[in-house]
Amino acid sequence: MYALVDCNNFYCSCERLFAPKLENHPVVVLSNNDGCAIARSEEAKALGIQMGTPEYMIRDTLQAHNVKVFSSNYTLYGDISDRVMRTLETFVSKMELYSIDEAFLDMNEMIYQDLLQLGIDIRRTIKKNIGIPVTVGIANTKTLSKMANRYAKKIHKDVGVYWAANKDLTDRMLEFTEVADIWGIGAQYAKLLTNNGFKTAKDFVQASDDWVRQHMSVVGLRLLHELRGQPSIEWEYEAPPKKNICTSRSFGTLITDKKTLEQAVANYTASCALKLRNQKSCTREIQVFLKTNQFRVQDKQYSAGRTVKLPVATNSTPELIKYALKGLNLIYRPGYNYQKCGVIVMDIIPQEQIQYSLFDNEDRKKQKTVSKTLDKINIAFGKDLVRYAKQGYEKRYKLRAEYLSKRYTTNIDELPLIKI
DNA sequence: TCTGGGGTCCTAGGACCC
DNA sequence: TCTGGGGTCCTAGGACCC
Repeated sequence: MYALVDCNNFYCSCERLFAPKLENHPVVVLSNNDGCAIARSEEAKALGIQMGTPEYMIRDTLQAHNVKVFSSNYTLYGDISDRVMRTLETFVSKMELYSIDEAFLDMNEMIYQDLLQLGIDIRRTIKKNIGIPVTVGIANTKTLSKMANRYAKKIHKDVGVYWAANKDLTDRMLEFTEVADIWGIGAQYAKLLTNNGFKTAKDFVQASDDWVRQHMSVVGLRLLHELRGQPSIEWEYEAPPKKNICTSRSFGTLITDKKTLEQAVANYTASCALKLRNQKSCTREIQVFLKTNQFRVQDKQYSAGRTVKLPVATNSTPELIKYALKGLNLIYRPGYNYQKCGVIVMDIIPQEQIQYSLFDNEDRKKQKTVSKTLDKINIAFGKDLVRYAKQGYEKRYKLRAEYLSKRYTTNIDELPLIKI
């Protein structure tokens, strides 16, 4: 048996922790640049605000119902997430962090317990210790526990836990769940399935292996077996190192000049390099891309990317910046209104597996010492106190974030104040 | 008219997730 | 005026090898 624990409307719940007045009041959290709604409280969902809708399209609704709007505050959400995960860890010996607000728990060692009661305990503890409401779904496979979680949210809201303990309880949720709402079925497969007469998950489990294999590849087949109660998706108790790392942003305003783009690319590269060092990896390839805003029909459109191969795998910030700017130089064209750019490192290898080159001019030992020292300083004094010249200090491509809450739990200057 | 057989690696594109 | 950011896996087809 496996449990999926999911934080309810996570970003909204994090904001409410420090604004308890907003309990029962509609809350929306916006994406970077205050672009789209990416989290909605139940009250906001009830107003018809859809996931991913641009803010300007719902502005009237937001104002009319006095919805409390926040810019996304990932520093805060990341820290609250850590606290939730650390608490979950106290319940089981094996768990998998699935996303910022979800974790799979291995319940197999608890076979003699009443798992429904355990789910209720987990929910109560997280609410009491951290203040975040969670829902728990328990079933035989990852896919079924995902479904149980959704079923709990829809049908057993007050308990907030659903345990598909036997065939009857499993069938109930299979019948309730439409194919489009199965974890692993997106828009394309949902269309395929409904066109072929499969309406609910209960219909889908009757499909033949051959048909599913043929139309949905082995991924679909695994999913089918999972729904029949046969665990078929691997468990990852330890997060494997990333195979691709990307840092990209839309700009707060459109950008035309190369200098500013260089500054952005240098900063995104520094961020990728830091992520590489944190997972003890190096890259042999760096890609730079930029694009104009496709929604501005009045603008000339341009989108390009360039991959630069490195002679020796590295995770050194200045070295990577050098290659990234080389890539940018090859794709930059004057006269366009750029809306976004980004940096991706691919072909990532563990840092012990670097193949050195005979013609290498870099002093890699020195690089390593410099990186280590700078990372330490930046951890101690705030995220990017020490930067390379190309990164600049005055950020000319700043993000819009008009409704940003404070970093209550991670920054000493932003602690919440309480009047007694 | 007729043009082998078997393998690997790489890439682009499509599907999905939060 | 205004439309997010960061990932994974699988497959088909082409290049290349012997």
